[in-house]
Amino acid sequence: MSAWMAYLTASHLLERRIEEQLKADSGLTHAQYEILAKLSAAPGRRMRMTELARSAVVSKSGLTYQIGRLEKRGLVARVACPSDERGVLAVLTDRGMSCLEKTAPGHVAVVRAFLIDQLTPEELAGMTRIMSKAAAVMASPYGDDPTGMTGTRGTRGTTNTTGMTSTAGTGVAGV
Amino acid sequence: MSAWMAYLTASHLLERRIEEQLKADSGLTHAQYEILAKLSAAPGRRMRMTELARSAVVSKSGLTYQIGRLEKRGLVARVACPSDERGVLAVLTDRGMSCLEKTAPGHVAVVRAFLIDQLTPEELAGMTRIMSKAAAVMASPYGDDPTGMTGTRGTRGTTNTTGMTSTAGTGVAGV
DNA sequence: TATGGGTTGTTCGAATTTGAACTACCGGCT
DNA sequence: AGCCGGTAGTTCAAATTCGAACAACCCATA
Repeated sequence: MSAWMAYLTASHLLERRIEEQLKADSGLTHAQYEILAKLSAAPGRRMRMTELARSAVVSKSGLTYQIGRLEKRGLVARVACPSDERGVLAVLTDRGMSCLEKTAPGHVAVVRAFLIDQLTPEELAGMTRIMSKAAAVMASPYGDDPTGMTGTRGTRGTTNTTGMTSTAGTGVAGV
Repeated sequence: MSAWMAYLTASHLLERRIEEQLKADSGLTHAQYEILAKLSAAPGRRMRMTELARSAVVSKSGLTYQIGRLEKRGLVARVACPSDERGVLAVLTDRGMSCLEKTAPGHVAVVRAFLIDQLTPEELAGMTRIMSKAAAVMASPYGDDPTGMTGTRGTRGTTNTTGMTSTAGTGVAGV
């Protein structure tokens, strides 16, 4: 549990560094950066609000706010969803993309310098495996027993609601 | 960097779970819990505002706010610092302590279930080492080169400003 | 002992975040 | 066609965070 203590302070400090660097370097919030990154990696550089929210792990209202902000800066645009009248697609604009590309290097540098580079190859692999598993477990909407005696497994399938024929590749991956 | 992606979502999800459990279980915020935990582990269950802020990794103003909140609930008390006229000591009250003891088990359960228990002993050890090192690096006030070609080392010494002769032991450790 | 740079904690305003309430739309069934 | 439980996004109020500005205090030095 000294592990937990360490994790806590490290994550907080890292978040600070990231926020600092990002803000100074491009006026973006870490939350905003994550949103842009997710969009850049999505087919057609667009995503339904709800899925984007789930993907970035923010509340729906939080996303609405942030998208509004990004829209005002011209980095993202809102488009009506063709397949669903109520739906809204957040689309990464060209300006948004170039902003992301311009910002990514510095951001990556921070993450690497303070976290990734501290790991040996094995540790990195372990970390990936661990965090992925943890994320998978916590991703299930509910019914998880914190005491840990349930044993869920669930996988989720996604449907193409974007009306795109899969463009884009890896985008400016989260990093 | 899939490591970073995984880390990001996992940490966000974990934070949510923690917040949820904590709020439902005792009306505390994770930030508040961390503050109480830090205090419980401090000699005399008290700490100077600034050090507490640094320890919990929150801004000074943030701590002031949170301590005010906790004080209003009677979990913490503000005491004038004997050795420094401007200083303020945040003291964990008995009610605060029992609240913490009452809350800790559930909190620990969540952290373990979703993160710790996912790790093998070696991974746990690795995680501890890594996060500790990262935290140490990022803790230095400034002058750190994200590109990583400086090589600082610095250690910090603390002075006993609490006017206590070292009571308390491990407290309800951060867990 | 007066001075000046540095520290301490609080206050203030601005930015974010979240959950609840709400409106509009989707789809299966009758 | 009409109904109904459910979903999508937005709006709203409340809570929290941070940084800058402040007033009070510490202390090494002239």
